[in-house]
Amino acid sequence: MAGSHKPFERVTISQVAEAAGVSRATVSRAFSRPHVLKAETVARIRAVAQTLGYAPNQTARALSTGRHGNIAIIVPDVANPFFPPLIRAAQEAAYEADYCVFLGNSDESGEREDGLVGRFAGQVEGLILASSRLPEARIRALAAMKPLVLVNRDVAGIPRVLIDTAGGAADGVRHLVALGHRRIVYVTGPAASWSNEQRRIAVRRAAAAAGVEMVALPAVRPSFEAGRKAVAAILQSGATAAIAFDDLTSQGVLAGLHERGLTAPDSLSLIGCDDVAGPMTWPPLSTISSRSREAGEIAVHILFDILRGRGVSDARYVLDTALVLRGTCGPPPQS
Amino acid sequence: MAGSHKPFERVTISQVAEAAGVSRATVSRAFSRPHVLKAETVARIRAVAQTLGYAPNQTARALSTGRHGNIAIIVPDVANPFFPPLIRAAQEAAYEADYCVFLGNSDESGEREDGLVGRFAGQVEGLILASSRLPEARIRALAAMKPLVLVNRDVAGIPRVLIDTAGGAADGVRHLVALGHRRIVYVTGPAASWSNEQRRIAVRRAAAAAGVEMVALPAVRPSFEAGRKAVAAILQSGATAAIAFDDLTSQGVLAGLHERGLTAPDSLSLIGCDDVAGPMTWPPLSTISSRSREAGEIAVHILFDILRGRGVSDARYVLDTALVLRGTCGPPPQS
DNA sequence: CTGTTAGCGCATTCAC
DNA sequence: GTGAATGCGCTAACAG
Repeated sequence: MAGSHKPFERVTISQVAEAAGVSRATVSRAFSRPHVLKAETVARIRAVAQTLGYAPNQTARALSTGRHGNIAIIVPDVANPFFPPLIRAAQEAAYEADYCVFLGNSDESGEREDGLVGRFAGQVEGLILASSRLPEARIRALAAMKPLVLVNRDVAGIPRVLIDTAGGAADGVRHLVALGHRRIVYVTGPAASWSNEQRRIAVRRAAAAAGVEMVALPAVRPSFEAGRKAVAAILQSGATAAIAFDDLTSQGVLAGLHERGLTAPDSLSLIGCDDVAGPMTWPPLSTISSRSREAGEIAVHILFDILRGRGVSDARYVLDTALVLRGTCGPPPQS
Repeated sequence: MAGSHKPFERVTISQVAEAAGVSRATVSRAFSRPHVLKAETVARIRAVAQTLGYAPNQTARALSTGRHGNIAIIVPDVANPFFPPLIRAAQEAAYEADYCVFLGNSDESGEREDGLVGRFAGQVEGLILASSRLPEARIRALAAMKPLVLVNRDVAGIPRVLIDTAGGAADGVRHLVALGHRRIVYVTGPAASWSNEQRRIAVRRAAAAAGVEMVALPAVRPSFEAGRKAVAAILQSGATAAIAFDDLTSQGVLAGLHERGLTAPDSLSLIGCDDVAGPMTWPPLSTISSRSREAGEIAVHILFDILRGRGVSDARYVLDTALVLRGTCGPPPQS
């Protein structure tokens, strides 16, 4: 039986070497550079290792080579539905390349993010910062010490993949204007968020270009609750349509509407962002498509390109988005 | 300025030792056991380290002590909304204790899960397996080699935290029966899932006890799509109510209903599980409450208890659940 | 209180 | 093709 070892004790290269009647170096080669050994010896050593339950010690290997086989990914909030697909794709891509991934949750805090980076730094080959809340100077400093890829944060000179929701947001405004809306609310996301800035600016510009009013409403932190609480201000603003920072916030808005016996689009037209609610809300939420899964995968690949020593010092990968029309947009109420 | 070092190069304990005019051991102590040194020496060494930009190398430390300061958590699907709160809570609890967490996505596959465990094993002090898809024997073997905590998997002798949805599921059946339903569908989850078995059995028993029919319908993998596709079979079964493996599946069922111009509870009463859809669906989904956030936090704390050497060899922590009534349950259609 | 000595488990020069 | 040294950066006895 191949599982009867002393608990909490690992088999080392030396034991395999002795059991196989070879030197430790040979065992090492059998695992790290098999092609330099006679195929037969490799097979024999591997067999012995198998029955002994030996597995190379990553830590020791890392200390010796400097390559840890780990990367880290830090997000502001794991529970925000925008991130899980990104995390999952990143983890899959890493797995394919025999890498392990650390996960960090910054809880929307730059300080926390910095603390996480510090802990990861010593045991990873590179970092992915998704929607980083860190000041630009700090990001630059980190990038100078560790390979770094940004997601949804546009810092010149640092490799980054951006989901360009500005286009979708502008489309949203134009669509609402075409329906007859003349005053549109933008329900804000986190102040330190690049995506939030992109959307806010896009909405403002598109509104200005169409000659309609745009009023920005703070929602502090993107969440269902924030959206629900924003409803009062939205209605009070006299706007007939709203674009929210993300779908989570939008779902809150929808709920806040329901609570008041109102509904979209009859009382308010609504557009979300990220397309994570799918057709799961009622009415099905119109939104701006996102591509977080792809973003995660691409970020990992860019990071690996850097690690392989290719001069990918200033990649800027932009993913387009589009308006996804479902059931929350319509003409303004007659009032 | 304290950030001007050669990129990608770390300063070691020796350089600090030389610069501070002490031995390497002393520098080491200044960071790992400061209280055994004169406060003044600690301060001086720390100052030197600061200006040199020194930070302890986790990998070397781990190799020497055997303590990596890392744990790993493996889930079947990061993108399944049941897990992000669990992951997040686990990561927060680990952060408080100065631990880093590896994340693995098994993609509902036992083999994948095993592969992940193998990679993590060498660099973590313990593992958390959430909804493990591994055979029981394998879990036992792993637990014999590494501290291990299970979530939603009941293996005697292995520390585990269980979300007992059986109670909620039985309540659900009784509620449906009280409303007048006489044939109830259970839309199945993954075969290897402990939670699925719990729910299936609970529904069957409660149905039997109430003298009503229960028909089990496979949904392969818990997902929106699986639920959507299950609608045909549900309707064909002649049942007037359904309990689904989870909220994700339920949302799919709701969508499938909408597609056919039907709705809950008029055409079908529906109960989900996990309470992750909240009031976001339409109609708001009745469901069985879950407590994945707590489960994640507790699992980490149990793991730490084990690591601290307390004899927590057979913890069995059970979290109760309850039926959460919203808007998808009603009397059966007259037909 | 602090310095000296010895490994942790592995990869990597060199020889043979 | 394989074995014998050496060191990765740090901590853990043991002295003094």
